[in-house]
Amino acid sequence: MPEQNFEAEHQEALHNLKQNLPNDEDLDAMVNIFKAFGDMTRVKIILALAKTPLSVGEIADTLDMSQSSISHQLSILKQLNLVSNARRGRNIHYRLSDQHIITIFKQTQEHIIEDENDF
Amino acid sequence: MPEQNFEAEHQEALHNLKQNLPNDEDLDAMVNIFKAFGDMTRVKIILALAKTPLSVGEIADTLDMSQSSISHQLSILKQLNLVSNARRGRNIHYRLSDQHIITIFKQTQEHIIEDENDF
DNA sequence: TTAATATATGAATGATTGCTCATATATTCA
DNA sequence: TGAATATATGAGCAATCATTCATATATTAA
Repeated sequence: MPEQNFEAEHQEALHNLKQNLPNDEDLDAMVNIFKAFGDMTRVKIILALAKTPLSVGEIADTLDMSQSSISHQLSILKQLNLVSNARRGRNIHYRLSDQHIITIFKQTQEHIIEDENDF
Repeated sequence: MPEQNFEAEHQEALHNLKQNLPNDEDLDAMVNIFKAFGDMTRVKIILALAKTPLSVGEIADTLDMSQSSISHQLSILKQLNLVSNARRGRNIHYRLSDQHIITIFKQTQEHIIEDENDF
């Protein structure tokens, strides 16, 4: 068996890479979800909804932000199917669409914690 | 036991929320990582590095993008400790800093897949 | 040392984005 | 029905950001 064919293997991997990378359409969904998570306001909304469903006004009050701003952000989260809503009397209650979201958040938090331990 | 104290419980949860939400400083690290993942170019770089360590030029070639653009994005990823680098001769090789990154990606992909099944 | 190669970096620019303000829509209550 | 309340939405604006271009830095090879 030949040793040290690292370079050959690397070239092989490199060559395959260009073909095998997911295309833009496939990646777009993932990138958009990460974009949604890449904003402090939306993260806070998600963390709040992780505890309990909330109306728009309750979220605005909790985060100390304008109703309009929260409503705009909720519409972004809704479009990505990260939250769902339902009218309850005068209010519209929002909730997380599924539990995966929390898992992703926790996973990321772990990454950050382990990272801090490097120092 | 009293039934239907949902409303009271909700009010309780709501009241606690405002105190218990993580503050901006604590959330910033997580938001910044998600921001990093919220860009097609950076996602592609990460997916490529998940297969094999690569030099800047190899990444640029694989993604069909300018050396400068890749270099700029790598510096962002490096600042967040998502990638690390080491010189090897003329080249500088980049690699993923840790495996958590891949886990986060996979988790997100699962979320997307399950989401699609809703239709 | 000099030329060639690989990478980094600063400035400029166009595109995206989050918020505000004003206003529209929808529901409840009197 | 009309007033009050809750939410949504469009336009405008300032801030952020990804890319390009030009150039600086660093390493190797001659």
